[in-house]
Amino acid sequence: MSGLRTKQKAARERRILEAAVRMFRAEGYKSVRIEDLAESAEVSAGTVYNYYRTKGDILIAVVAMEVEEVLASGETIVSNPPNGVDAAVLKLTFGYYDHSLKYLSKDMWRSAMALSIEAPGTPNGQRYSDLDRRLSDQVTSLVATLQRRGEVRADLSAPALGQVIFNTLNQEFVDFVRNDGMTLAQLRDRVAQQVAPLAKAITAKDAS
Amino acid sequence: MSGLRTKQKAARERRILEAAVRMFRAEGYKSVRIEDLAESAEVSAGTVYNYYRTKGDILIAVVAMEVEEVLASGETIVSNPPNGVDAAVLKLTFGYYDHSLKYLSKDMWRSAMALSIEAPGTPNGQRYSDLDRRLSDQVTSLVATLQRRGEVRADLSAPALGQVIFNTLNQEFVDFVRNDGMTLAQLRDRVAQQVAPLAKAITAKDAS
DNA sequence: GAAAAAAGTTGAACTGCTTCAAGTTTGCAG
DNA sequence: CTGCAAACTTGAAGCAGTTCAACTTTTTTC
Repeated sequence: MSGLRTKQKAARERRILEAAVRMFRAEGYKSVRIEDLAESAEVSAGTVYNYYRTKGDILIAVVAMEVEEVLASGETIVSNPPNGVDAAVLKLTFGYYDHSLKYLSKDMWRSAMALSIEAPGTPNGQRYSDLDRRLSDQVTSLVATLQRRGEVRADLSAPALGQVIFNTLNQEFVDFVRNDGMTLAQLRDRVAQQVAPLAKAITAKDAS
Repeated sequence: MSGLRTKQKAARERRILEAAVRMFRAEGYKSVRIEDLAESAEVSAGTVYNYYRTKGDILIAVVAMEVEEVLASGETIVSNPPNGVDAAVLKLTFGYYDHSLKYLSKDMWRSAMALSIEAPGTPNGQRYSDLDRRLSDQVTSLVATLQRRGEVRADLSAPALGQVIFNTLNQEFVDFVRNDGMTLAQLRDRVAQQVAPLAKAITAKDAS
């Protein structure tokens, strides 16, 4: 079986991805030319396309890294949420938000989102949508847990509520990355304001 | 003052926009090359750029046409909404949805949305965002009206609820245009399912 | 260890959006 | 009606993502 070849391949892929994260963050996704990226990773432009189908693929690979980590840390919250609908939802949400800029800049998020909307059928777009759906499922899972605990009214559909809450978190995150001047603190505030009435309205009366 | 020149200018602009709507719908936004568009409008490629700053500009012009009409017809609903939170919200929402494919195809919506996310600072992106905000304000306005009527709980913030509801409508519309197989009827069903628990939760107890 | 096969790399060529210097048409003054 | 100025049109050139036929490197075979 192969030795040198496999090692070189892995090294090249790593160098390309590392160069991408560094350059995308520093100069913006759009501004980085494949040729610059290739030069920085010490390969040729053509070689980049042997590892990633398109420029967008490289970006989506970074997004996937980010979201996988977010999902993992969210799992610990869902499995043991704090008391109170409002507190539980916000803990999960703020966990998402605080992690969201670890690898990606707002600019990179914008490009990734645009990509996923523009071409939903491509592997790129689909991969992004899958991550989105898993986040949505996690929120729904939290609502279901709270409902089982008796904190959320039993006469309301948990999947529907989960979807509504996720839509709000997601839409506000989109607004956040769309607006370069907006801080994480402002995002948290806005979402807290929107979640408050929602939590109040869906909390079971007799939550002792 | 000018006569021939002004007339020719107007005629060219109209021809370009008409060709754009026709070709974008028929062949997809991405597939239409500026040169094809120009040929169809009987001008040169360069001339197109004298009337629209970018290819995206042409698309946003069509979106604006669509949304302006939607807003106008929404106004009549907000000024005199039917009884019941659920019914009122759905009437406004379905009005939006049913109109949404008059000039634009799903493909065109996708490209327009991608544009507005990718470059929020450009005139294009900003124009789209403004239309979005006006739609959101209209929903909020509806909630406020229902609250004044005593149909929505007085202890909940109308702007926050309006925003939450709009986020849901909007997000579901994004999913709709992302998925070529999804019908308007399915979109309506999904939204109805999500609005139902929300409406139930925020409806005032003593709505007689 | 040499030669053939397999795998991977390369950069030049292609595409489509956009810009711009040169050319053309229209409006207007005398 | 002639000539000048302003406005507009044009298509060729520039740019960046992507493809591909020719070349190089690694692995396998004998």
